[in-house]
Amino acid sequence: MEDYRTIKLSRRERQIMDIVYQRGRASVADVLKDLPDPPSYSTVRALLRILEEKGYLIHKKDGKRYIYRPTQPRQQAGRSALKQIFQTFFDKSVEKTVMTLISDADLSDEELDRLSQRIEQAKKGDTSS
Amino acid sequence: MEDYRTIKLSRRERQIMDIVYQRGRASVADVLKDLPDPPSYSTVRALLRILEEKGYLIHKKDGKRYIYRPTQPRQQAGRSALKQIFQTFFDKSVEKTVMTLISDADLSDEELDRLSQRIEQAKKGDTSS
DNA sequence: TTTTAAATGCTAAAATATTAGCATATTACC
DNA sequence: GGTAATATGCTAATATTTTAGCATTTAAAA
Repeated sequence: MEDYRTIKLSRRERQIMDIVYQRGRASVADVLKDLPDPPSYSTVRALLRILEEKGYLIHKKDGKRYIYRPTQPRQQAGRSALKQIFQTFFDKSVEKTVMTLISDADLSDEELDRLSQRIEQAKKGDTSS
Repeated sequence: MEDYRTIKLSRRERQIMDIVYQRGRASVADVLKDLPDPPSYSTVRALLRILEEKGYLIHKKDGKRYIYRPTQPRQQAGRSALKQIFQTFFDKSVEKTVMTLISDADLSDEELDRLSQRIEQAKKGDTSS
């Protein structure tokens, strides 16, 4: 599936998808709470319904309320989104992307160590598994 | 500046900003060439004008044509966009994000080595600079 | 069981985004 | 200079998105 964040969806729809992905699952009230410049409750419901019609979300009932979840797994959606960013802003350079991520995150020495070790383990020649 | 990719901009506007960022600078024809479901030349011009009005782009003349560039530096825009993805899909975990990036990129052992070394160098205690 | 609070179903108005068209200007070429 | 090709300036129609309101249903509480 292609990246919903750049193709197809409108501004509000995209904001809502982001919220649902961030939370994993969300009620109308949850979405409303997280939306910038929040519109009315009705509005959020309408958009959730549209997103479900388009196949991006599904809902199930929990008591009297609807709980929405993405149809596409988070991991997969994240991968597409990340790829898009990496192509648009970082010249498809993993190194540039990673270094930017790190410089913002303010990781401890331990975390950095652990990360570099995991990268080492990704090497093809690695036999330590 | 906040992330233009999630806030404010419409679908087409966002697509266009991505194209301009990817290219660094772009003429109307360049943008048109890269747009999915390309509209007319007029349409692209109108959108570029709007993006300039909103302050996201500037143009200068090159011969008889306009060349558009982003007002916000690419590095900075990329940083915001990346942060957004990282929050939405990867639980704010640098490690998850990096590992996803790496698993898609199919890097050589040399590239992985180089990357893990650069991460080591980011450690606070590092005095090798 | 009745009442009440809070949810959804449905519909339509309002705002915004998207689009194209015609007029005019600019540059390059003969 | 004259002509052709290719830009932009401006404006308005169309499509889509965004929004809210009223009717109805549902579940919990009294």
